[in-house]
Amino acid sequence: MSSKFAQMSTSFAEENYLKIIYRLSEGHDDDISTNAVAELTQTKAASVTDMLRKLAEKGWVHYQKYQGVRLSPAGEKIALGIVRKHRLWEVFLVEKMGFNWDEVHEIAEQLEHIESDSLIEKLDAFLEFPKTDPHGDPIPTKNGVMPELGYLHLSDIKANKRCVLMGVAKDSAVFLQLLTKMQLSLGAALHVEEVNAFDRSISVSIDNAPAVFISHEVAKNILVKLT
Amino acid sequence: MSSKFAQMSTSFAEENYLKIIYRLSEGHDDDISTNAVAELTQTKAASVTDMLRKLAEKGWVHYQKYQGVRLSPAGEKIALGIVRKHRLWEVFLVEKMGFNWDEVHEIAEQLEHIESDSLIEKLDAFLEFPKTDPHGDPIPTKNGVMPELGYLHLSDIKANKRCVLMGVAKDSAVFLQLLTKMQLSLGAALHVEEVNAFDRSISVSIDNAPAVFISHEVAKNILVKLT
DNA sequence: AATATTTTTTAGTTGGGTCTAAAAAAATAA
DNA sequence: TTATTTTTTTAGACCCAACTAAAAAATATT
Ligand SMILES: [Mn+2]
Ligand SMILES: [Mn+2]
Ligand SMILES: [Mn+2]
Ligand SMILES: [Mn+2]
Repeated sequence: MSSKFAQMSTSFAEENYLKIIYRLSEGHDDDISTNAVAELTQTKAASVTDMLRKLAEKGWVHYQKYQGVRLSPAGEKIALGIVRKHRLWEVFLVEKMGFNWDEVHEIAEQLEHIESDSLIEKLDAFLEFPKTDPHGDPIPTKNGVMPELGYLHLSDIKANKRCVLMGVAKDSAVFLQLLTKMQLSLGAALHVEEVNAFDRSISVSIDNAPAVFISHEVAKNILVKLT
Repeated sequence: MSSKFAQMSTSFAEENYLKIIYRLSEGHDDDISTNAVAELTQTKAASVTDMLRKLAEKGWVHYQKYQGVRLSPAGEKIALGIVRKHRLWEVFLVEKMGFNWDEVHEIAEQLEHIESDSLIEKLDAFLEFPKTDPHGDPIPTKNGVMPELGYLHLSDIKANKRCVLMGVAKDSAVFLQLLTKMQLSLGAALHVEEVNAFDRSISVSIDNAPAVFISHEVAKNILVKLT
């Protein structure tokens, strides 16, 4: 005898799909294509189609064949829970375990699936209720609200403006390692001295040191707040 | 092209089987029966047979049909790694997250499968290299050595002897909660005043309080060190 | 030693999650 | 508007880890 209120449980695969659909939906409200999901899940389009039908069955996404997919409120809640866990664990790994910011993503991909509400509450308290993760990304609240931080891309900052590095828009290890090598870390005081029209690179002074060149590709993925 | 030295990876299911075969093998060297494994894995004997064939295939157990199973050196190494992770995470949950000793086992069952050598090394250091978990069980070293603690069962202690509670031989929540209710926690100073022949219960003074009765069933699962 | 019981294995299914190849639909180009 | 290309879905398969039912082997009982 099945109850309407039975706690529906989620597999790792389902959680990963929901999380990825959430990521692809951020900042707009178009439906997400099967191929886009396939790319991020590292699977094939045919596999995605199967999974989308299953997720729709469970009420976590709205999906009609050939029309793309978007999260239902229930699905978004699950996705935000996973993102919350992922980011809290990343804070733990950096703050308590001494990892560098480029080393934590893969481990958090595993830890985000640990199922225990009380654990995640205690972890949050242990970390003193962080607002952002080691990459500057906001941590959803336990009620499923994603704080809006409203940062700007460094590539959009005009010459002669000053700002602070607040986050990154990409967490691949190679990118983060490059930033570290360039002395670019969270909280760095940036002064955009020039924008070079030729290649859209910018000359930036970091913490008042002599200016260095930052490529457009890099600047695009750096998030800042004007000061 | 496959290499002889390829890192063979383990699924959750395989890790659980190896851990359980390890547990069933402790303290003797008879082979383990299919049914014994089925009981602890909460599966059916037919499923166990399938898995044992697979584990033997991978070289982690010695298995011949109808003859039972035992771990190979490689399998024991994997099992000890899982036990090490399980116990270190339990220490973390109690010492850092503030859980009670009866609340951590289920969560550790999940955390023990997180795969990251560097994480477990850092966790070990963060916890200041604990020798035992919250239930008094020894933590295997990173080289795969299980320390022998040589504790005695409280049920084997003679009248008028004094001892200290060092561990428990069972980590079910109800049992641990009962111990807590009886003021029996790790480190408690015990004085066995009488052994009651009728039901093998014992009269024990805990931390110098007036003696209470402890059933044989409970005493059997309490590990102590004579003082 | 013959029979009955228990344990273990085999045979055949199932469900979850993936794949490839082929078909169908949608989007783009001619 | 028709043809071509791209995207998506379907069909059929595979692997993993579980299951049930039936057969076989081992063990216990008479
Ligand atoms: Mn991450
Ligand atoms: Mn992050
Ligand atoms: Mn445990
Ligand atoms: Mn334990």
